Amino acid sequence: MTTVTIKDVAREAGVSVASVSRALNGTGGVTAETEKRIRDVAARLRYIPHGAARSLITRRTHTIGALLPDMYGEFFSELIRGIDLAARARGLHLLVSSAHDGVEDAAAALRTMRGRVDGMIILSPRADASFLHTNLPESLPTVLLNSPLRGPRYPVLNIDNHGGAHAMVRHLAVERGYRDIALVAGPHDNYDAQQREEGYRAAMAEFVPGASLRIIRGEFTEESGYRAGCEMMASGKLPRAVFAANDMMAIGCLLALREAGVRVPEEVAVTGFDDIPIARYITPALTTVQVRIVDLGRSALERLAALLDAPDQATPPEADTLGCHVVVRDSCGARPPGKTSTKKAR
Amino acid sequence: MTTVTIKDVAREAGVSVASVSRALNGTGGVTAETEKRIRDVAARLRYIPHGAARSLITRRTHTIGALLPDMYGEFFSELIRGIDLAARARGLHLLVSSAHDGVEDAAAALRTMRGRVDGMIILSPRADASFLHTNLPESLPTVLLNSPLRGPRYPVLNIDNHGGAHAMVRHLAVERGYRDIALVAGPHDNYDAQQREEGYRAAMAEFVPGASLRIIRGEFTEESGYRAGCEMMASGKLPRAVFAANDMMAIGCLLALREAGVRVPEEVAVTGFDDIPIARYITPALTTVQVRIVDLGRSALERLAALLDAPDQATPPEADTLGCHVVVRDSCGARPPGKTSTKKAR
DNA sequence: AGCTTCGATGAAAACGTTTACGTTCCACCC
DNA sequence: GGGTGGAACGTAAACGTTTTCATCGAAGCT
Repeated sequence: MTTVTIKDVAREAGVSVASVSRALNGTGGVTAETEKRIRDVAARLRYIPHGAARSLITRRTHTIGALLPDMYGEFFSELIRGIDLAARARGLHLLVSSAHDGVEDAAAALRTMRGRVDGMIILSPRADASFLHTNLPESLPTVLLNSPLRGPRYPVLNIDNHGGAHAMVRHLAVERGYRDIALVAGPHDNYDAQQREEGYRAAMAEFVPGASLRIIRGEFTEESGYRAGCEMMASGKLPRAVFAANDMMAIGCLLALREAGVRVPEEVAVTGFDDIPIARYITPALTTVQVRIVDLGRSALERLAALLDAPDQATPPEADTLGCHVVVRDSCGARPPGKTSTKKAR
Repeated sequence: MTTVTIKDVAREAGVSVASVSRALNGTGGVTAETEKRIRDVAARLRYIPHGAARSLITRRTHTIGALLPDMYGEFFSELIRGIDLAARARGLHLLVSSAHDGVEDAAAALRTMRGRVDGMIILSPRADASFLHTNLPESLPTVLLNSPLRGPRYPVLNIDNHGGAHAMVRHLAVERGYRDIALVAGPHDNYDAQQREEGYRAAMAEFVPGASLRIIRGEFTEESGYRAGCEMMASGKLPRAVFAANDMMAIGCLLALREAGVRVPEEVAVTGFDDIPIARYITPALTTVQVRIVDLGRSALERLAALLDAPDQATPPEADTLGCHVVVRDSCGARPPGKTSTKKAR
């Protein structure tokens, strides 16, 4: 009464449940005539197959799970969007579990996924090797995002943080000719932050050999960027350029400088990393490193889908990095300031 | 071998599967001693219960489904975030299906949810009454978001578009004293757009009676806002204030005016709707209507959870609207321009 | 000692599907 | 006309749980 099952359809159509299953799934073995009859009855009763029951025996859920940390804004939505877009194209669905903070929380989330997903995409700072080993079913295909982990166990997809930072510093040093380039770094325990800092160091050593490095620690927040800006002012000596390890800090820094009456980019150039939407609207428009997050999500899903199709062979689980490139706007002094030419609609 | 089931645990611990189930679920009926033995074995074997199997008999999935249209940016991520946060607090999980464009696509998504979710949150322009009737299992608790639908069938949660628009026009007309207020409207077939337009009309009739309305049609995109701005320029007569039905159009309009050398807000005031993050960073900072999207998601989930707990009684499925209020920044001429004071960190 | 009561445990049914395996029936071929 | 083959369909097992019911034993009571 309350919910209609395959048995109801079978009874109503005067056939066995097996035939209903065959007819509705398009596996052969039923007359065109009976198939039609069954389909009609199913439609009339508004029968909808029970997913859990089906996947219990099929061993396929056509669903993939995404484990994400509690994250804000654009990065999150773009990532989900990329994953979901690719998933939909492959007829897969998406079970997301974001917004978990503790490691125990994440473990619980992971456990409840068992039996509900065919594979996992995991982006989590807490997900080290032992965590995965204890909480991930042996045989569940999994792709890691932005993880320091290596090895044959799981494929890993990373943003090319090192390359992006390197390219930005090169732009600042070589094309703009700045030598005194400060870094507003991210938190120590953050993998992205580490990579970006390393890229900065490498590029400085390469393009401005002998220069003394200037690094201010931030936390990827606008406020910490603001503080970094104030700190620079207080030190008495401003650098010629500031490279912030993400856009929010760059913006915070920008505001601090602006408030203090320092002209950007004439006196100090400021650049960021991520290319969040705000970047192109702020004045001066922010020069930054663009990373195509949608593509990251898409790639992750496609990698995972490949794993699902090919039982285990093929697809070497090598680490893969997703390219990013610097997009030059006004805040680095590349163009005469005052003219914004960003009309790119979304 | 590949996956360990409850039977393996039972065999290894020398008990029946029933006892394992009891021990692990904390239902009474097992000695503390055997419970410990079972728990140990389960941990050693790294047993994880199979969700689908469990929910097949339990009739509970502890998962709720979200059906969303293909949407961009902040709105999407904030909504998901709100839902997920509240869900996690209640021990529920989230199955999202976004990025569907066609109605057929949405129907398919809805059908595959059967048996995988305990309830649904639906935000979709396509979800009219007949669509829901044919694709939604009779007994599945459902909450509608931003839907024109009314009636006892489903609870509906709406943004107070009408009230927000009304309040904005009131601010422009009464507190700022502008009389020539133009509207850059959203697409005709969009429910939010309709409501906002109505709010505008009502407020104009109330506060600037007799004034001739000036409405330019847009599509909620930056580019259409830009075009609207150009159109106003071309008409030869600029309004004193422009109220765009969302922030992206307001920004597009702003850029068009700035490019033409029109000073905002001295010559023309510009305001928007949504309070996307960009709004406070653009120059001049945008006066807009803030809607707490996170709260919308949270409320939706809590409403749904109430439905799940109380079989059907209680909780009158009345329509509910979520308040929003105007946040005054620089673009409406409220403060002396040039000073941005937005340090609010997230 | 015999009876009842109660707690711990196991056996088995149930959830709603898919699918391997039989069975039936009809057409076809020598 | 009897055998062969194959298509259509039904029966039942299986998937991994939870839960009802029965069983068993020990403890408590008279």
